[in-house]
Amino acid sequence: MSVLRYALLGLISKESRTGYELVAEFEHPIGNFWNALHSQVYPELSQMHQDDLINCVQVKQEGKPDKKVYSLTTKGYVVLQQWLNTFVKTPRTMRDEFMLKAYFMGEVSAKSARDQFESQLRDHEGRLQTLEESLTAFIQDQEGGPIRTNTAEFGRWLVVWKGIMTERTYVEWCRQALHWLEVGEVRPQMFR
Amino acid sequence: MSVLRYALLGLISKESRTGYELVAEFEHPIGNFWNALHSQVYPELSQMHQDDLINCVQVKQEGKPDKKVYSLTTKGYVVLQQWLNTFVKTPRTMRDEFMLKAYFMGEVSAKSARDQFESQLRDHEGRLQTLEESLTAFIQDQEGGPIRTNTAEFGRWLVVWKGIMTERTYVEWCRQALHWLEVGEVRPQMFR
DNA sequence: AAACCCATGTAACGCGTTACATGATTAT
DNA sequence: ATAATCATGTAACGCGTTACATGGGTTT
Repeated sequence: MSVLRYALLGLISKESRTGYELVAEFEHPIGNFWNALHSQVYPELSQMHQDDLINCVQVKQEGKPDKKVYSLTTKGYVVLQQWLNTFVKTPRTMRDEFMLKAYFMGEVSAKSARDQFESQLRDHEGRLQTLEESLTAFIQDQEGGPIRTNTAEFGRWLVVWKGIMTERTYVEWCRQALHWLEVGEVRPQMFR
Repeated sequence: MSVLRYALLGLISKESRTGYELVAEFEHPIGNFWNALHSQVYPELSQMHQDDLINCVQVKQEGKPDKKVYSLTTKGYVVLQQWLNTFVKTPRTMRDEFMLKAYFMGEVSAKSARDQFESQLRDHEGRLQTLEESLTAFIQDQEGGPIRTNTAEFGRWLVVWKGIMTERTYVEWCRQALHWLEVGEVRPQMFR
């Protein structure tokens, strides 16, 4: 079973959804850590229906195309729970093309390296800001009240917060790199 | 041109290499951010040779199989430089299966959620330790001297240091999650 | 008039993983 | 004996991206 299947089961478990809505969901915070396009989602949903993981109800609409609303079957719920309770092995590699380029930064001019890091820094500062706004909006939705750990809101909190921490780290690293490029060297004893 | 091609060009640019050595290189720090198996590397090197990006010299050996040593062509060097000087668009999604699971943690029991985070925490603590050891060894290789930013060592420093920062962040996030699971809620005003 | 939203599908292609395949030498 | 190292390849398969395809309704 592919990870996409579990992602879809998880999303449908919160609420019945159409393929279109599921694709849209990947624009939201979870899209920072998993996503899929409609060309992958629609065929996958068909398969999952055939495998009795989800029910399908066709709904006629006026002024809009008809839609297929999917909901979890008992089997789908069991399969989701099974996955949620299985340990994932942390993969050795988190592919990041910029980190690969960084590995070869000794090969380029100092100016070019600076340009690269400045571009990266701007990207990640932008994403950090978006995430922080998203967190602020989320906190306001909760009206300052606590988020209970056995609710769907907790999951959202966890991923947004992780996104923020990750982007802060990226920003900090870019700034350090720019500093090292300015002085032309790293004095490693600083970081022991 | 695939990213793998650039990875191989970059590695070969530092020093002529065989396919076998290139695959082994992905066990080292850069493997945290990019990797490939021999079944992908060997065919790719053949293609790159056909495309005149790399030279190939067959070397006969005794007591060992023959090997093919690849080195950069002028074209290969140009193509590498071109890539190094082009801005990469930061991808929206950094796939992370555990983050996807975290998003659905409201669906499982508190005990199960704790088990999941503890397992994750152990994994990332282990990786952090390995990276810190690798950094210590690296610093000792440099005999405490500074790392100039126009050397190959700078690239290695950058990726190892980024790995450490990333793992520290992951560890910290897991610990916070475990704390929230213990008290049963998040009080979001803490993090504004 | 052009662009965007809703809503669903299929087809082609490339990258990455798993598995198949060989074989001598050296270390445990 | 068993496993690991050196060294290179091919084949099958699945996931994910890009592109092809349709079409009415709404907003700019």
